[in-house]
Amino acid sequence: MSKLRLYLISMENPLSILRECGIQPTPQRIAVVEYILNAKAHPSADQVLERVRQQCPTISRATVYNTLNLLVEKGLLKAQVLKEGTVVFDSNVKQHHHFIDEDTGNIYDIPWNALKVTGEKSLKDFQVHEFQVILRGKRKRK
Amino acid sequence: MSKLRLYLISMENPLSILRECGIQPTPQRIAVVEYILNAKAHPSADQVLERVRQQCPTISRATVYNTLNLLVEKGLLKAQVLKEGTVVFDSNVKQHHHFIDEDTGNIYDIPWNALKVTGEKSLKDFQVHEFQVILRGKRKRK
DNA sequence: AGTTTGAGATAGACATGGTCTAATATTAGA
DNA sequence: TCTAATATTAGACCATGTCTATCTCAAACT
Repeated sequence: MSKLRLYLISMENPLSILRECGIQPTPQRIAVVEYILNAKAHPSADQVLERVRQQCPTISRATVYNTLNLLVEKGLLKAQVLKEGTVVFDSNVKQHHHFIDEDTGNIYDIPWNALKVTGEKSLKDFQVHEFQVILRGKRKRK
Repeated sequence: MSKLRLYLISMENPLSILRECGIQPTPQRIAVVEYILNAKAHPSADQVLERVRQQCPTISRATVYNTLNLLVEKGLLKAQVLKEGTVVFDSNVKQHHHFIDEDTGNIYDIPWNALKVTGEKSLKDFQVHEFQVILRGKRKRK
């Protein structure tokens, strides 16, 4: 009970999230966090701007970029280079892979355990810090 | 003997390569092919422009972009989304993986057989056409 | 040879993603 | 309340990449 309540307060509230990371919670930052942490897609900065402007019409490009980069620094988001021409932001910061639909450009998360990669430790010339598999193809209609 | 000679004529000569692909071999296109197929790095279009201009000073951006895209269409190059902000071109069109040095941004090819990936066939929602592993870390000094 | 034609090359306009800066607004704290 | 620090803003700026109108040139035709 009190555990659930603590969780709700400390984790799901954009305001609390910002405070826990030591970021001053301004209305603009709260709006960005609110949107990005619930986004199912992998939005670009300009897509975030567009959406957040619906609720916070005066927010500037610079603020959105600043906020997103701050969230990446603090580890709440991960910037991914998956699309031509733009970085996308991923609120899933656990290890996982990505599938890119060749037709739509949509990006889907693939759970870490769905694939197994071996051999990366035997790369003598390289010290690997992280890796992921990027898959491309078509999504089957369900 | 004659096999080697045939190879030299038909494969290594930029002029012959272009002809074999059905691309009109102009001096500009030859210069681009000459540079890109011997490049060890993974240059961006603008890096190609910069280098090719040393030999062919009047070549325009549009021509370089057109030529590179043409070579990708014909399968002589592969465009890779590995860096923020720009596509890079890879003259290695066989299957392989990539390692990205976090300090320098340099990209290194990892042979296909150095890593093994399993499980991609069991992704029920996705029809996988291709995949690769992207690794990041530091290159060990040799 | 002179002309036509069409592919290719060119410069520069345009669009977009992203950073930087200078001015303004807000906040926290004494 | 006053001040200093921090955040926001608009817009300048830069880079990557595409598009378009014009120009060049070589081959084909008379």
